[in-house]
Amino acid sequence: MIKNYSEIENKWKAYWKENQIYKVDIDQSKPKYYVLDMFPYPSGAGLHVGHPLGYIASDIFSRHKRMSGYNVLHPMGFDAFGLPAEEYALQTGIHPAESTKDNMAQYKEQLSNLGFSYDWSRELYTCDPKYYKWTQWIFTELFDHYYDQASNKAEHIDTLREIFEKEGNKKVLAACTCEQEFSSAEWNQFSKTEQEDILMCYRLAYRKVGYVNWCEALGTVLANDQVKDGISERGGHPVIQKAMTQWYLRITAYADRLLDGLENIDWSHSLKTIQRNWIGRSEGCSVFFDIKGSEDQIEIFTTRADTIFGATYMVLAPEHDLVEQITTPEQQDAINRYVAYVKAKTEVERMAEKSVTGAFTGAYAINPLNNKEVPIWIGEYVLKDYGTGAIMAVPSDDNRDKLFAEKFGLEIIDVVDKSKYPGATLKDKIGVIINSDFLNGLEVKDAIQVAHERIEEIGRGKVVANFKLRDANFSRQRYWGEPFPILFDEDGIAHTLPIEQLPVELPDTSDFKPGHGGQSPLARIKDWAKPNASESRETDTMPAVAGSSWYSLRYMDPHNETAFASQESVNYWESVDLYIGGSEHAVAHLMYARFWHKFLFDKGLVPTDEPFEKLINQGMIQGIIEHILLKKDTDTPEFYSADLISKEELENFTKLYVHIDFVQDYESGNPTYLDLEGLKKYFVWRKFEQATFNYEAGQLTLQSAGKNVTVLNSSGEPKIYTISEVGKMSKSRYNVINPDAVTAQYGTDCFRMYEMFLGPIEQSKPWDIQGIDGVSKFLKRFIGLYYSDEKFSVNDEQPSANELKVSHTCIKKVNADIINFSFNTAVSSMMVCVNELRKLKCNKREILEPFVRLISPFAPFISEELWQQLGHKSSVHLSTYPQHDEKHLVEDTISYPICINGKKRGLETFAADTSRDDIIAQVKQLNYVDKWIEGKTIKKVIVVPNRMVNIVV
RNA sequence: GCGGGUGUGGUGAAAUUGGUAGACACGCUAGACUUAGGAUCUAGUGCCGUGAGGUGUGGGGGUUCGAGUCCCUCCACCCGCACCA
Repeated sequence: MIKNYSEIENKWKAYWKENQIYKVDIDQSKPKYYVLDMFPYPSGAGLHVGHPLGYIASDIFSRHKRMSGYNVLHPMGFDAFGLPAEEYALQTGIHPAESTKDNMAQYKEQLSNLGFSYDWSRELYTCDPKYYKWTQWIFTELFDHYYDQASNKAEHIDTLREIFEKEGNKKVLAACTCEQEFSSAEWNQFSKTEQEDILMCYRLAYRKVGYVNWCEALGTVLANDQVKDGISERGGHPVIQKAMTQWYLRITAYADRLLDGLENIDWSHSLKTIQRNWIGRSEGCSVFFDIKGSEDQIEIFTTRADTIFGATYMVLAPEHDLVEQITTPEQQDAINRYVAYVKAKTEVERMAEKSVTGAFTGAYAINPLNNKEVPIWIGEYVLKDYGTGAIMAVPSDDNRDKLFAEKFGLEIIDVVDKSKYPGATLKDKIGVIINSDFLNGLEVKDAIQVAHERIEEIGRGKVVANFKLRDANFSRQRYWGEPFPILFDEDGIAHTLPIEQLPVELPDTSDFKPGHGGQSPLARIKDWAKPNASESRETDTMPAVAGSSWYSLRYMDPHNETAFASQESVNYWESVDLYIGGSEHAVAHLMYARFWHKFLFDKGLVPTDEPFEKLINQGMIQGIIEHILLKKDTDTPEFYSADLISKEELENFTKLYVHIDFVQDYESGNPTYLDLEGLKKYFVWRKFEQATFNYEAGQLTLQSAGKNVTVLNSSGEPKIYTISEVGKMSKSRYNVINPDAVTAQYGTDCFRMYEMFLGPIEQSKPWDIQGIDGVSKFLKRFIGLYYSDEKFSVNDEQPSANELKVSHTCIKKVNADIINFSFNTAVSSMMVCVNELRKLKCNKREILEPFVRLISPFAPFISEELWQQLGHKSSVHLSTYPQHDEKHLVEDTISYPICINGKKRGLETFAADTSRDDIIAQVKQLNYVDKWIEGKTIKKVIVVPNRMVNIVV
């Protein structure tokens, strides 16, 4: 019998490695299939039981495909650049390269213990200079291209340079941030710096001034979630919105294609919706308003051009360029004060701001349709980055405008009559237009159309689509990331390095602290940052999303030194057929990867327009998060047992994490608690060292060096109930369950099958070890089929029809379930099969040999062992997957539920070839049927072939 | 607020096109074998009812011979976005 799982696991792991059975190469004779897992960030905590869920599913799928005749690419690697390693380095002084390397080794060890069929010869990691050479190269290509909206693809920047020289930019249709219009003559007169500045506004990778959360005291830029109430979370220092020159990627150029592309890929509904929302396309119209007594115009974007006659004032974002120019001297003070107030807030705070704020510039705009003068205000509810950063305010038909107008006493003109639509709110785009000249009497939908036409006709604007998607900041003032392949010359003009000079390697240092004035640690490494007298390097680094934006392509040809991947490999593997990963990457990674892929497609470097054909989001395996309650605002710490505290009182307490290992009754479903032992562990863990307890009923007093701690509970026993919730498993929540312990006890195959058995792959569920016994028993029984009296015993007798039916039913179901990613039901059906074969005492080779192949994607170790014992020399994983034969599934008899008026009243078996009329006749004879139809007449009898019989009375 | 998703036993969950609701497991109950059981095996297990029977897929309504599945409506929970003009 197979008893010692780790023994066979080690044996076969070594065998697979030695014989390279999962190594894959281009093979034109077979159809290709590419299965990819989202590669992990190798954190110091190692894998927990949640990580492998998706990996197991993709492994089963890969193995199934491989055994079904496909050439399967199934690689693994590491997303190795990133902040945690750098934070760790700041705390410990251990170089990120070192800790990352150790963590990767640990991950790799754990992954191979789980029996995954990765081709490890293709392993990659993003912090490898051989890898990021090509990340940098793609960046240089983005830098060298602009997006031509006429050809609808990326074109080389030199093409644009030529156009500018010949005809200026008047006819150029391109994605840009350039507001200047110039002729060829003007272009040719521009200085080199001026020309380069203009080109920068067209490049797909470009530099511009952006606003960031800047904390002077910490000397760094902070992410939004690191800032609370205008001060830094760490240290409590003031944070301001600071303009800094940063690299950006012009993802907005691809907004339309990123949106349209969603139509043709097989992703979940919710993921597509998230991406659609993120791109946020809205159809509308840009309109130019003149400014009284000024040459300038205000460009606004609106989706409600129909309400333009109700526009009684304008609002600019406080950062809008025109604010300074149009503010009248009398209003200067008010505006200055308001702008300062806004600048002190973070973006998040501004979004959270509920009260209405604003200031009057003193200037007036002129409505292009009725020449009416309207005041120009500024207000934080208008966002600088959305649309044009300016709006026409229609207080009668927009809630925010209405609140603003009411607060500042501005005019309100009704323009939409909603009386025809009772219950309609301002949000609903319905009603009949009034007080609006030529638009009067039109329905909103038609009025928008007519207004658009008129505005275009008089040349005061045009119909445009606007996007929520923004060009995201691509600069990080951090050490552990890809250096930019950029040198600045004496004039400050950015130049990319040619491919021969790539990679620009990350210089070594032991000083990872953020620099001053918003500079990265690299700026301190002088001889690197300033390689010669006339040139200096870009010292920011790229964000983590850089390396993951194209890694799926590198796996196709991971060791290529002359290209990111050979054209032969790219044309063979094309793109990822199945991608499995968490939905937390719904926007950042998946949006950027699509963007880069489309860019490479434009360049003719990849044959497909989308990188990931089918994508499945595996659910999260959640943990139980335990908290202990600490009363707020007390001199000495007071802990309370959770059962003492009502929901309303909870806000007076701080919830502190308790390590899951200290808690009792976790897993039983009963309320969880800390016993005296657990409490002691907790206090030692939290550094209340050498605590001594005094316990009296209901109250524990704890004394340790200089500290008095009181613990209150409700019962007579020293039991402190904790608060439990289900949530993400993570090191920082102290609730991580390591798979190593589970596999050691039950075996890897059992762990794999149990994770699949838990439920549908896309669903999140809490980890619960309770049920694993069921799978463990099943595997033992399965193995038991091959043994009698502890000896391997399989015979060559002909199987019975019944045995074949059981076997082929299972084969059919498992094949279908794998294709549908329904792994939980596949496991169930194998359980059913084992139960049946046990009843039949079947140990026939013709049944059991296909079963080994059938189960092999799920249980790669046990199946390999049995396969060998069945006398095979080659690996079961190189054999073919069983296919069912319909002829074994034919039923001689069919059981029909007999229903009267839809209620099941009995079950009858008929020969499979019984005619409909015969069935009806026989059913009418049944005793119990009489009973149910007594006194009633049969209206009709419905016979659904192979399904059921229903008598209608 | 907007968009998306999910609601089925004590628990995780099954259920082709509308066709036997609760497969498969966990847990629980009883029994067998045992020095023992956190091993193994057998039987039972949605709920109410001794029973016949009734009832049952978040609530209400509808279509249908027949609804977990389709339609309307309400509720709860989860996720995403949220001054998006």
